[in-house]
Amino acid sequence: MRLSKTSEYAIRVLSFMATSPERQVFSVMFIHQELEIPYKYLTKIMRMLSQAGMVAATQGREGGFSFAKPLASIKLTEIVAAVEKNADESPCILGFRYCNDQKPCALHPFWLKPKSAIDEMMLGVTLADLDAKSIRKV
Amino acid sequence: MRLSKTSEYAIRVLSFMATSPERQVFSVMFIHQELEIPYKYLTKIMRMLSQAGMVAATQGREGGFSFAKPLASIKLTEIVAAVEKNADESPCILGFRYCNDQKPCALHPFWLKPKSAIDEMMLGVTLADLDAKSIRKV
DNA sequence: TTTAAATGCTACCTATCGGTGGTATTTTAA
DNA sequence: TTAAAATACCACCGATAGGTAGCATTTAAA
Ligand code: SF4
Ligand code: SF4
Repeated sequence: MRLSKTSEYAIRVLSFMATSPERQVFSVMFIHQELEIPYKYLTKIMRMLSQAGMVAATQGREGGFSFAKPLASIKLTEIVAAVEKNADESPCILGFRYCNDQKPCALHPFWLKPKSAIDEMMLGVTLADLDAKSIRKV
Repeated sequence: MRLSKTSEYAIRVLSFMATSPERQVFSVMFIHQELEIPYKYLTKIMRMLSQAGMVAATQGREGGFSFAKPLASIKLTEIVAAVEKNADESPCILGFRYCNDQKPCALHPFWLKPKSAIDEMMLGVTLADLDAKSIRKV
């Protein structure tokens, strides 16, 4: 009942960047040293976030990644979607195929509250909502 | 943001059994045909649930699995714990190691509500709470 | 008594996820 | 001008989750 490690990494990186007002550009090496995420794997994740248009890469010496759009426009759900294929393949814990509120499985009534709370967070929270005073490293 | 497929299977099987008052003993072959869960994999899962003491196996012809304790005593969280190793290894979406309410990460305030809703369901709902009139097959 | 239908167990296979290696390309500081 | 520091890309590797094969054992119906 948790995110993939890859999504964890992506969210950690972006929330770290979002709460670092003293800096605009972040190299993979810097993030790697700060957050202890494997360097090579991190480059792969950053490239995915870049291809998804969340961050922009500037190549060459003194290059790195910076945000490509306003923090308030980057929702958690998009971050997950950017790095995780099949992120939405089955939206429910039990993964029934032909269910709905009229034909629910036995767990449906109990799932509604967690489901809506999760959706509220994933769809409602953006990087602009994060507090810079929080701890930012593992 | 979902359960493992194995946990899905386990919960589906037990909720199917729990909402089948007309029958006490379920062979793997029967469950396999009803729920379309791979036969051999299902035997493995049933053996795990049996070893966890949730169901009891009767061997031999006309044998199968039946509940080994009251439905009201089987919580969702135990079902998951029975089939998933490391089920609780990191209880949080972001998996920070040294965080708490005083030293939270930037997402902590938004995670509290989903977290408590999930816990409420996993710890609060038992097989006795399920409605036999629900759909029970995928 | 035989045989079919069931579980018990172990070893293996396969796909996916997390992670690594190596090399090419771009850019700027020295 | 050169070398260092950065991203881009591709192929592979290792671990784990999901799934299969095969055979031994148990039991009751026929
Ligand atoms: S009925 Fe509800 S809880 Fe059950 S599988 Fe469908 S969406 Fe999920
Ligand atoms: S601070 Fe809260 S949300 Fe963040 S990793 Fe810890 S428990 Fe999870």
